Amino acid sequence: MYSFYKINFLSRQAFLPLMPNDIFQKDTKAVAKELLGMSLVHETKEGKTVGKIVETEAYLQRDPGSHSHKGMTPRNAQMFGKAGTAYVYFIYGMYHCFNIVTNKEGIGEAVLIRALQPVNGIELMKKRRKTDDIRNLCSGPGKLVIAMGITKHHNGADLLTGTIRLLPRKKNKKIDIVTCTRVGISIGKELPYRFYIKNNPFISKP
DNA sequence: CTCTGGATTGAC
DNA sequence: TCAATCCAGAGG
Repeated sequence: MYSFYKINFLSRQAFLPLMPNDIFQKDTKAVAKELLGMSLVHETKEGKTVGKIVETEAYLQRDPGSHSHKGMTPRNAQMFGKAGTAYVYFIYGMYHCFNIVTNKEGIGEAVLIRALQPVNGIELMKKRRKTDDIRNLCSGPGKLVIAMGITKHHNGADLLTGTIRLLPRKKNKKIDIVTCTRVGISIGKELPYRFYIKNNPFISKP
């Protein structure tokens, strides 16, 4: 009886309206911090995977490190789209990165999701990632995209209505946030736009 | 058309 | 430290 209730509650949770749909239409650095502790959910034919967001980076307008910095191009167009949609791009010839578009339409800002703490569907994540090391499943932007079954076809997907969703974190639970510089970029690397949950062992690098 | 380098990862 | 692997974007 208890387990039925629990399963029912968890499955219902994924379909609840998560938050007002203007939650992402504001200061991107603030959104990057608010996303920490929220869960990313993806339902596929293979099964459902859930991970808690533990590391993010903000990419802003007039930010030399951002794809959108020099204006709209075919590749970065989604960054200028509706807040709360996915911006997925291909990088280094073999990986994809998953971002959440933020701020008002036409601005060109987004939050890169850099690491998740695996919560549900861990066996499926292991299968997709071809490793059994739980700390290695989602500890990097390219890794979590594979573990969650995200592809380039999710570029533009609406996270409030699609198969990829977000769950709010427990409101009363306080999170210790570390702010530092971004990873893997050469221009704009001095800007403190990377955020992660302090002491969390699932981030991409300390 | 050619050339360059990247919001990465994993092997050496 | 470096190769894998490919395409967007810039320049001719």
